[in-house]
Amino acid sequence: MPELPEVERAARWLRERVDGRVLQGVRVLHPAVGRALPADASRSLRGRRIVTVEPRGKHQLLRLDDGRALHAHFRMAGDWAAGTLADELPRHARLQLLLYDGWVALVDPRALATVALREGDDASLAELGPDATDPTLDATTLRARLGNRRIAIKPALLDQRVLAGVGNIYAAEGLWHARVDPRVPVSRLGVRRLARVLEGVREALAEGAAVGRYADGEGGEAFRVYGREGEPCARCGRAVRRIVQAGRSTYFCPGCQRR
DNA sequence: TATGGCCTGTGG
DNA sequence: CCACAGGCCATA
Repeated sequence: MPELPEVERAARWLRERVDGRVLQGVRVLHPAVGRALPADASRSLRGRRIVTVEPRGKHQLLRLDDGRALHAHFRMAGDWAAGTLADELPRHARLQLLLYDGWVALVDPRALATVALREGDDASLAELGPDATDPTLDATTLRARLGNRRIAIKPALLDQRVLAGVGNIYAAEGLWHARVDPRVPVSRLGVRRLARVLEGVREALAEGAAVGRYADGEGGEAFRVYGREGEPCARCGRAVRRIVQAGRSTYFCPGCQRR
């Protein structure tokens, strides 16, 4: 469940449960997580208090009272779950944070999520662009960050160094709102159209935040183009197309999204 | 830019 | 069986 609105929601959820609590232990439950968080690192976490949980793009930082931070990234399918000490762990729990009266687990069926221990403000997030929702980010800034590259706008929106938090769904949905063809090279987009792109992406993000779990159940109904290949566009009726860009599916309406 | 790898699950 | 999955990295 991981693009900006989902990560922000997850971080809030986690913060409510762990702020000010002391880690009684950390268990690595899958070798893929263990590579980034070796045994001595997880051992060193025992007794540390979690001060806060901060989202940044699709990343989450669990700040500790000794200045270090647990850095979590959900990748494709991660999420948090919580339970009491009597509760069984969920099927795909990959990491367990033990509290004195319960636990929080990183659940991730695909085991692509990562957790690493950071020494304070190391350089791990330095390359990230501003969060897509950051009010100081405007079309002029975005124009400058994109530069005159040949890359198409849709894969460019996925570049976390340009702006942070936009993933495959919100990029497609945002471009639909903006009526911009995902294949347009960024060099051909001026400040005016980029303002629409930014607005469209933010509209999609806001919708996702309002729905909660965008792609699940009811949430999936909210999509305009994502996953709707062959269905009529809600705006102009033309069949939604699916293409592949940079190895990822892109959905768009060839009728009302302009080059 | 395209491809493959990381992992596992689901749906056609 | 195969294609695909809300991410990201390494490679040529």
